[in-house]
Amino acid sequence: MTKDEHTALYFQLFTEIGIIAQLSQNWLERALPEGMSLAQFGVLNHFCRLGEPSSPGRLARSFQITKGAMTNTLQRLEAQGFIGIDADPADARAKVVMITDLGRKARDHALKLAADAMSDLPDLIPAPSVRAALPFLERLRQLMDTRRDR
Amino acid sequence: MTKDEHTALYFQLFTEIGIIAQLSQNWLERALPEGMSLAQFGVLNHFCRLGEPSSPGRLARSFQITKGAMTNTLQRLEAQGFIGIDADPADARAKVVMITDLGRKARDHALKLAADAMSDLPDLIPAPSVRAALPFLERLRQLMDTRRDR
DNA sequence: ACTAACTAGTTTAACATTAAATCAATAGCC
DNA sequence: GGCTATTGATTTAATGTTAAACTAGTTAGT
Repeated sequence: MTKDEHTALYFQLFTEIGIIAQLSQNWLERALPEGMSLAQFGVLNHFCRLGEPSSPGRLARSFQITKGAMTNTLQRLEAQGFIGIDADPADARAKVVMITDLGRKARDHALKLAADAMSDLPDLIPAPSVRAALPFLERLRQLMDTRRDR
Repeated sequence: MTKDEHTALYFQLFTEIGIIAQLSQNWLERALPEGMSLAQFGVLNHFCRLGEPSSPGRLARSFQITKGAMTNTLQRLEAQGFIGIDADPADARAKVVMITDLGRKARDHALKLAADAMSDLPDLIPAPSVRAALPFLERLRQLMDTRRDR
């Protein structure tokens, strides 16, 4: 296999993935409640899945966005009462971010809306084919993540 | 399979794809020549692959962005001399966009940089596994594209 | 214990994108 | 032919993102 063929193959892979990501994100954003961005939903969902408090910096790294962008998202979430932001007792530079009960309710509601909007998918993309594709995608994601610094 | 399990499965699919898209796009953008955005490269590449002239509106639809965003990208490409924009003789509202020789050179150079940055991938993600994954991704992309209006 | 280097978070300016408004031209319909 | 609705492109205001500068606090070397 020539280098050009390799280039074309990996290009196609990332192109397909990029288009799917854009389409699915646009669509999810529309399904969410008025005023809740994908970024905000992502943070709430993160807390609901993992439970533990976190910090702005750790969250920014998790979501692969800059610290400044996370500051913005967290300020909006706090303004709506969906998260609490406290000083970190162990490190005065850091902050501790935690979801509130109201935030959990908002996330559950948003998730329900997203799930409803998604209800026709199993007819179009069989669940087994999704399960078959996931291991490759997970490996690819881990790899790209490791490779990130370069 | 319950509805919740379905939701979780499709959510995971789109989450993995979203992360991979973000990582690969960040990385590609860094590999491109200074001053060339991913959007600009996409347009140049589109012309090189398909050859034919197009219009701002058609391009916007191809790339799934708004017409306004495409106006912006095309103005920047034209300012660099990479594309030409003429009035459409058949429809006075429309414009005809075409790549220039300089644009083709810029694209070839950018593609070479991207290919170099990608050269370690085959060792990490074997080409056959990519080929095996592509049909599912293509189907998924087509499906999401069809489903878009909803 | 001092200093230098580093880290956490915020702020700022620049930029890309979106949705909506606008303008001009075309198409459809009676 | 003449009205209405639609379409192609641009412009505008608002939003979200990045990169870089900045502030404050911590860590490590000596």
